[in-house]
Amino acid sequence: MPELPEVETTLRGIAPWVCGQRITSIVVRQRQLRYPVPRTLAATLDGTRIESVTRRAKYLLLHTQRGTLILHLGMSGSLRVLDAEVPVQKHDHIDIVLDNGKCLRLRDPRRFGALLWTSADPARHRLLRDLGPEPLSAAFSGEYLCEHARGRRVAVKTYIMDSRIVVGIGNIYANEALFLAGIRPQRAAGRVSLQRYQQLASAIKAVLNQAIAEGGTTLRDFTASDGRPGYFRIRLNVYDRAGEPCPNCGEPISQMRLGQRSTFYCKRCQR
DNA sequence: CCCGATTCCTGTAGGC
DNA sequence: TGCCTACAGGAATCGG
Repeated sequence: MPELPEVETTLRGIAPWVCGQRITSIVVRQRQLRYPVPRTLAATLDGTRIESVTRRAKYLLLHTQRGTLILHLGMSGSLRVLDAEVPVQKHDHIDIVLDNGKCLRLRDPRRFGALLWTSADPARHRLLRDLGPEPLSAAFSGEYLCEHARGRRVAVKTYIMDSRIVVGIGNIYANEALFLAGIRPQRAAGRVSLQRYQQLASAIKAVLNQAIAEGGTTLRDFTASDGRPGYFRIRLNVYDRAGEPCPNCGEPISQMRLGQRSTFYCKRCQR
């Protein structure tokens, strides 16, 4: 499931192949994703050049002369650069065919992904306008987290997974960052000290940066079939390790549900 | 505003 | 071996 580091890796992988290319055609085999793919896409984009590719939260933005394609990988989506004639497989829903003979192919078995279009400023789009800061930006800090948490009783794990507070932190990295910061996931967000929020912000930046760095090691092979996500390469301390010994103290890792999400933590190391 | 629950979807794993 | 159920997850949306 692509989290922010996987999306960043995808961005770096596709950018050299698509920037400056013109779109020859768009093939939509499955229109029903998280939102219906607009029917007008092919007509709007035919012949348009892709100027640049950027990322906001887990959205990839393909900026063209006429507007911006907004693409989300959901939880099972992958985007690869292939020769246009490579046969499609199951769940290959969309091809964006380029005039260099390549195509951007979206595969998404669970169809939680999205492909939308805006001719206006993408930052003002409904899906993007209320997003919080990027976790790797200077605007994201322990002070920021502490400030916005005042009076809030929601669990701190749910709080940091709220994209209005900070973007790009999915379940895996939320669990890992809270472990590194020594904070119990179910603690009320408003009852975490500034000092611990500073540790948490550092931990979030550290796990994301590490995963991006590991993801970068797969970039050379990106046009092949396996862009292996970064988190398969980093050592996960607690996620999906219920009952296994805590890497710090040996206590068995606990599992609980928080906001309908599996939550893993060490009862001794996280308070 | 705040918060918890529900919803979309399909592949996989576990129980019997 | 196969059927059935539960679960995984991002994030919008709904109801209290």
